[in-house]
Amino acid sequence: MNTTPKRRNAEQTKARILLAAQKAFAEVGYARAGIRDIAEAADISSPMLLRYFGSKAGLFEAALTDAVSLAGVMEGDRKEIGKRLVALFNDPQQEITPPAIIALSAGDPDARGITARVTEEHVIGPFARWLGGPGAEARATEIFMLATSFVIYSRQLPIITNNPAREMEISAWLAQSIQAIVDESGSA
Amino acid sequence: MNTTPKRRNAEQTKARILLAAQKAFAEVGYARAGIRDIAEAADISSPMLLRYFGSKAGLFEAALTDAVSLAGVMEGDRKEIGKRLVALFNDPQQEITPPAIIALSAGDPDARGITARVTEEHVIGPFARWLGGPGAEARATEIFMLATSFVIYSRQLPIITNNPAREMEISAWLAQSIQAIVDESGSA
DNA sequence: GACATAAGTTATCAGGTGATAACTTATGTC
DNA sequence: GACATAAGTTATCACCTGATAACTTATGTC
Repeated sequence: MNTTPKRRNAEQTKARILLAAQKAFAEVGYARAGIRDIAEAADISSPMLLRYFGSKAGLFEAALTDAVSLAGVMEGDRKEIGKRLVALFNDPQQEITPPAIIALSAGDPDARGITARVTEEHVIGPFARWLGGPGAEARATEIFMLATSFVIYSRQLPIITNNPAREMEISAWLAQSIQAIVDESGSA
Repeated sequence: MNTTPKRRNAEQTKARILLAAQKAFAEVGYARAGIRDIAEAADISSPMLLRYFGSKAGLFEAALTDAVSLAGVMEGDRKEIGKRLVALFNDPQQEITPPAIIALSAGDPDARGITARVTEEHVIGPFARWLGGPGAEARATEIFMLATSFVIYSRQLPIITNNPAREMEISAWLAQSIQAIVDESGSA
């Protein structure tokens, strides 16, 4: 049993916890993501996790805040942002997209308020400012409504997953719908 | 303590349980809706509830199946179905709309499969047949994606709730978007 | 009116939950 | 090299979860 003892590094540990938490919340939702399971996935004990983040709700807020970055998607050709957003949300390698966590935590009474606040501050707010023009906030909300439900239907409910043709069709529709909302900046 | 004993009526009891279950699932999601709480709301003991529905998953399936009726919404003027759907989903008195339960249970591993099956069979399938034309299933899915996300944002996240003007704006957009999907039957 | 049946109850089980207290040990500093 | 501190652990608490066993009692039928 003389295994070399574990290296101690608080920053790395916190990062591992956040990553494990994001995966868990995005896969099984807030209520079903257990603190012990997350801790185990991060190779740490659950009391340690709680010392870093205070409570399960605290961990969720930290994980969500860390995950909701729209990282560079608002840079580049404005005419192509619909496609960029869909690509971001539908990247099979990146399972922890903002809409995924929003979708799976919006239902939980404990997580709702946190999700609402973080989403407004870090996603809808910035995106609305980027959009600009009249009704920017409402239009930003519409876009993330679409994206969130897309995640529910394409990732959680096998309705689409079972039918790749349907998924393609709906992805295209989504990108086009988002683009239309972005482009309508002149009117209303 | 000589209160008149409780009338025994299995059918009425089952109906009360279903109603209480629908409310609970729609309000706090599958995971957080406790069998005891539902039983109490239905004025019955939890073992009785389990005898009628077998398990929590069984209860969920029954409650969902009973709730997802599109009751008459597919009758009437085809040009107004967008408004009828939004009215159905946004009726403050009817809190147990299909999208509400879908939205709040899609995240849970235990509820996912049930939600997918029941939704496909009782909502998307029939609606797609009503829609008709090419890509009917994909278009029906798009419509319920829209409706589901609307519920998440308008009922669960205070982003919209706190801002009635924004809610009006988004309701109108939703009705119009649904109508557009319905009307495109000729093309593609 | 006895009786079988179904509707209902209470008591309880085994396991999982978030959280806390108390303890150990690695690590950088003087 | 002693030592304070922070990083980590194990053991445990109080509570809630779905589910089951065993018991009671209302109700319709012959």
